This record gives sequence, C-alpha cells and structure tokens, in this order.
Amino acid sequence: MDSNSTEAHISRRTTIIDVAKMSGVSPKTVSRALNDEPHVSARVRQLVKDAAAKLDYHPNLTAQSLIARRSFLIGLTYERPSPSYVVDLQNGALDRMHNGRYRLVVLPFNHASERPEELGKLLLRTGLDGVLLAPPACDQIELLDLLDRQGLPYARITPQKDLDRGIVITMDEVAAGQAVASHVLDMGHSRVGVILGDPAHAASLARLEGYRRAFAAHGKVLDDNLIVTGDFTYAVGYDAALDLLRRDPAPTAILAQNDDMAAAALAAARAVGLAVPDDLSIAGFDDSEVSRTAWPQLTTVHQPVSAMAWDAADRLIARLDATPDGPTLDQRHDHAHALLVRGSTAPPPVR
Amino acid sequence: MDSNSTEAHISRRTTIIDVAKMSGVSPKTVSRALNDEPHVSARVRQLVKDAAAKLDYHPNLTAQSLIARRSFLIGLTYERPSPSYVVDLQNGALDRMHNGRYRLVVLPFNHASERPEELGKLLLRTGLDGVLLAPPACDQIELLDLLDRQGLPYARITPQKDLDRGIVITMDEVAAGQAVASHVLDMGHSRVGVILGDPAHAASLARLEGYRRAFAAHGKVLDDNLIVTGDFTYAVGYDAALDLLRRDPAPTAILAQNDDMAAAALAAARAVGLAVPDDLSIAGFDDSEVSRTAWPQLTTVHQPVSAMAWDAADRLIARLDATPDGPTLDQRHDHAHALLVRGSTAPPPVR
DNA sequence: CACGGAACTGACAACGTTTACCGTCTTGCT
DNA sequence: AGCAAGACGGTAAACGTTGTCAGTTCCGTG
Repeated sequence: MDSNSTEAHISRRTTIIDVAKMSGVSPKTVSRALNDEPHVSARVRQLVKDAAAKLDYHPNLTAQSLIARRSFLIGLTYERPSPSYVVDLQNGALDRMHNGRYRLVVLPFNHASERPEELGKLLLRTGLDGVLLAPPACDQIELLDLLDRQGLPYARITPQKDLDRGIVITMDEVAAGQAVASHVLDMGHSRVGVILGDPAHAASLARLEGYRRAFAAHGKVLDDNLIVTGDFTYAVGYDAALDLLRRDPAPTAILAQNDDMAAAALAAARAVGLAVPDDLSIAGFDDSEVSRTAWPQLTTVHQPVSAMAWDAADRLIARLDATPDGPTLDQRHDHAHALLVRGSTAPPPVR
Repeated sequence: MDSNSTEAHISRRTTIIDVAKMSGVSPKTVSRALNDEPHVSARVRQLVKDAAAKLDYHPNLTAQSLIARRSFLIGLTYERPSPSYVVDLQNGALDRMHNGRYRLVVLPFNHASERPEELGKLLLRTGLDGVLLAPPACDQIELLDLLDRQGLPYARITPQKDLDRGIVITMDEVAAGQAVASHVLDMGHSRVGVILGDPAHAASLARLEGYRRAFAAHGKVLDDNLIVTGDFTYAVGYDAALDLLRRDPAPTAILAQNDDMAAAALAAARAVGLAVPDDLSIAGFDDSEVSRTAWPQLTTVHQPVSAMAWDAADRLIARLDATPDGPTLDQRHDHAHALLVRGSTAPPPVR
C-alpha cells in the first residue's frame, strides 16, 4: 500500500537531475543522450537511458514547451454538429497527430457567429500552437482577422469564403449539392422540397446553389416556396419536414442538407403515412452513421470528413514545424465528394 | 496587409514586460493586477488591464504551468465506442471545465486491454494533471497501478472492479440490466436473445448478471444458447442479430447491450421479414441518439453519460485544486439509470 | 612525442512567469 | 508630529529543460 491517494499530489516527479545523479553525468548530457543528439558516447547514452527507464523518467513537457516557445497543443473548434461528424473530425486529426508530440484540445463553441471575439479570446487563452477551424468558425472573417493579428496559425476545414486566407481544406459543396439534386431530377422528380442547414454555415447556401444549377441543367426551376430552414438538428428537421409534407401538393422528394435532418424527414414521412421511397424520396448529406442505420438507408453525399481533418492537421503541423527558410507549403487542398445512392430515393409515384 | 502568413511564426508574442512598459508600472505589479491579487490600487489595476487589453496580452500559460507545476491539461481516454457516447462524454467533461483554466485533451486508444503499459506511457508522456478513464480503461488494474505509482490522479467512469481505487463514478449496471430484462419478461416474453457488448468491457458481464437476476425473479432461466457476443458496433451487431433470428425457434425478444447493436437488430429483423415490435421486441442500452432516430424508437436504458462525465471532471478538478490540508473529498458517486420504454418492445405474438 | 582536430562533456544562461523578501513612499489616523 | 498600514518597486530565485560556448579527453598522424 504505497499509494495514499490523498497525498499523491505532494510527490515530486522525477527530473533530469535525478537521472543525472543516478548515471553520474551532467544534466546536459542526460538531455543529449535521451534526445538522441550527437556528441554522446554509446556507453554513456546507454547508461543514461537505463537510469531513465529505471526511474520512470518522463521529461517535463511544460519546460520543453517554454524553451521551444511552443505548447505542442492543437485546438479543434466546432459548433454542436452531429456526433458522428465531430468524431470523424477528431479521429482524422488524431490519426495524423498520432505518435507525434502534438496533442489535441477540443474546443466546442456555441454561436460563434454571434461572438467571434469571444471565440478568438478562448483560442488565444488556451495557449495553442495552431487551431483547426470547422464550420462555421472557418468562415468568420472577424475571427480570422484576430488570429492573423495574433499570429496564431489556423487550418480551415471546408470554408466557403476568402479561400486565400490560411490553410484551406475544401470540398466543392456546390458540385456536391448539384450531384444529389441531379440524381433526384434524373429519376423524374420535379416538385422537390429542400431542408436547409444552419444558414450561419456558408455550406448551406453553397449546396443550395448546387441544387439550383442542377435544376437549371435540367431546364427546371427550384420552387423557392419549398425551401425551409433547419439547423442541422433532428428536432428542427422533423418540424421542417412536416411543414413541407403538409403543402398541397406536397413535394415528391426532399433534399435535406445533412443526414440527421434526413432521418427526421423519414420519421415525419411515416408520421403522415407516406412510404419511403415509394411515395416520397429523401436524400441526406454527409454519409454519417445515421445514414446507414436508418431505414431505408439514406441516399447521401459522402463527405470525406476524416480525410479532410487529417489533411488539415497535416498541413498545420507542417506549417508549425517549418523552418523560416524552408520551402513554401501548399496552403490549399481539395477533396472530392461522392454520391451514395441507397434505398431512400426512387422515381416519383405515378398518378 | 500586415499579416504575411509565411513569416508569422517569427513574430514575438507580447509579454508581461510589454504591458509593464506601456502602463508604466513594474512587471510585478502587472502580475498582481491581472491576477486580482491584493495590494494594488483600483487606479493602477485598471491602468494595467487597459494596457493588457490594448496589447492583446495573454499570459504565457506554459510559463505559468511550469511554476505552478501543473499543465492544466486533463485527458480523456476511451476506446472507439459509439460517436454519441464519445460526444456525451466530452460534452459532460467540457461543461464542467468551461471557464476554468483546465483544457481537455482527447486520447482515444485501441485495444487498451492488450496494452495497458502503452496506454499508461501515452498518458504520462502527454503531461496531464489528471485523466478521465472511460471503459474499458477504467478497469485495467495494471493501468491503475502504473498511474498510482506515477502519482497521476484519475477519475474512473463506470468501473466495475476495485471500486475503492481513485475517484469512482458509477452506475449500477446490474440493476440497469435487471430493469430492461424485467420489462421484457413482464410483457410475457420467455425466449429472449442477448447480444453482449465487447467482453473486454466489464459492464457487459454486469448487465448480463442483471438479466439473470430478472429471470430468476420471474422464476425463469436465461437460455445460454441465445447469448451471442458483439462488440458494441453496428456491423458486428447485425451479424449477431441475424444469427439469433435464424435459430429455431427464434427468440421473441432481443436485449442488445447498446443502441447501435439494437439498431442493427432492427435492420436484421427487417431483413428476415419480422415486424418490430409485433413479431419481435428489441431493447437497446444507452439512450443514445440512434435510439431516438431509429424506427420504431428503441426501448432503452438511459445512461447519464454526460452527467457522469461532468461529475468525474468535477471531482478530479476538486482533487487537483485541493490544498494538502483541505478536507477529504468524496471519492465516489453513484448515478441512477432510467428505463425508457418506447416503441420497439411489446408483448410477444400469440401463436 | 608533439599536434591538430574531432569527439565528448559540463557550466551557465535563457525561456516567461510567479514567489519571496525587503525597502521606500505614500496616505490617513491619532 | 508620529505611526501604522497599504501600495508599489527592486532584486533574486525558482520551475525543468535546452542552447551556447568553452573546456577536456582521445585519437591518429607527422
């Protein structure tokens, strides 16, 4: 019983000095030996490493950070999106950071659009080396201004505006929107309802623009009266879908801007006695888990969220580790979407 | 155009010295003023705060950490569970840490059970002040030993063994299992299939024990042949459910140990042409998002994941902030489950 | 055997902040 | 006028590590 938890916080951690004493060399040499720097004989190096292992020595990251003038912390900020999106984002970034010295700090933030200053302060206060900005923060110009002013590097994941600022990882939302709308139009639908995402996300409008282009390409026009606004949540999506389905005549297809709202539309359809896809087609967006666990499985657009987060982390780290005289880095990378046709869409019912 | 991003990393951040110069007082006084310590006149305090605001000064957290001998980092480790569980966990912890000095570092880890040493090293290497351990890591005795030895405080979220070690936030999994099984038995089911979670999670067996008790209380016996093993994922749950449904006679009810697997069972039932809940009852576990977006909505057991994570963070922080002579803290807290009866369960079909 | 150079090692300062200790200068009160 | 308390500054040290530079040892060579 050596561990009395109530006094554990008094225990001093082992330092480089302890290792130095034990191995009979100077602290400096210990540092060199452990960091695999040159100018240490193999004998001494082994001696030091043995001593360090025996003492369970782990260098103090805080001290290293102080001298390196880096915290080795990367932030990830996002705004209450669906769980699977968050997890994909995190896993992508973590995957890149694995086995490196960087650590991921999660910083969800509500209503960034209303308080960009506050989010900025939060990011600066957290002492990060860099930050990954998911929507909608990636499109907050005020925030970018603040970060630029403070010299805090950032990578933007799927931004829609000012694509020349910072590291930019994009997906062509317009093309993605066009793809899913084309799919529905190709099957013969004309009366198509739209459930927009949170209007604060620029992607919502970009996808809508894609829908319009698809309609134009088919020589049709999207009926603005059939466009309702959601906020990417199931609950609001449900009400929005009900709203659409009560129109007369009701749409024969609904394009939801994420899978959660599409799943909600599925439930709303059942509530009003419509069969999917026979009476009503529904398409989602994101290829999130719910699109596969729903029934019928949702036709959706795959967003490579993990891959984009990986890429964002990759470029941000490259930027952070770059030497002043190093080569200029790519600041921009585009990812491709993929339309996934599943069971929730079919030709419209014949009347 | 003051921000040329390629040379931003050379820019020196403002230090306490800069603020001191600007406000015309000593660095010492700046420190006192900003930290709201006494012995500073209101006038000077305001002067300093104004200067700090104008310079966008943020104290260097690394330097503060070094002297405080704390990193103000709290880790959260878990093993690829369902997205909604992860997000609940994170949000609960973040909610408690909001506006404090602590930051949350996420550290997912695969196969902790096989490599507790490695996970321990990861935690130590990350320079944390304390760590929140979700299943299954919270039950890795080897890991706890290592953390104790190194004096790294930890809070365990729903552990099943050694409940006297560290901060322990529990839910009575046995009672929860018993509750859901009783519900099904009360409705008249006898032939009940079980899809276990990952056997590495001690909770899986605890819930199973709860099922057995419910059966015993009803004077029945759980058929071991109808117990199949999943791993909490949808994919494996689907196969497990199909396996059960192909038995002859097939079970009239399935108890899945999380909602993802229950949703998979829902899909499997549809695949073999069974109606839920008329032909087959299905119950989940967790009250995760999928239990509400599935159709029919899943009868499940609400686990207060967020509340438990909040509590775990709360106690861990209390422990970290405690003074050596402070009062002893509660090391233990129990949370209550709640059975949520929804549309996926009903009495068995009459034959 | 002396010598140049490479290999190795250690003393000291630095990173940015807080803490400790002491000294001075106000200010207000008796 | 004397005195105490509060407000501030100066100096030094500390936190644990690494960068800089100067010193020492060792080797092969002439």
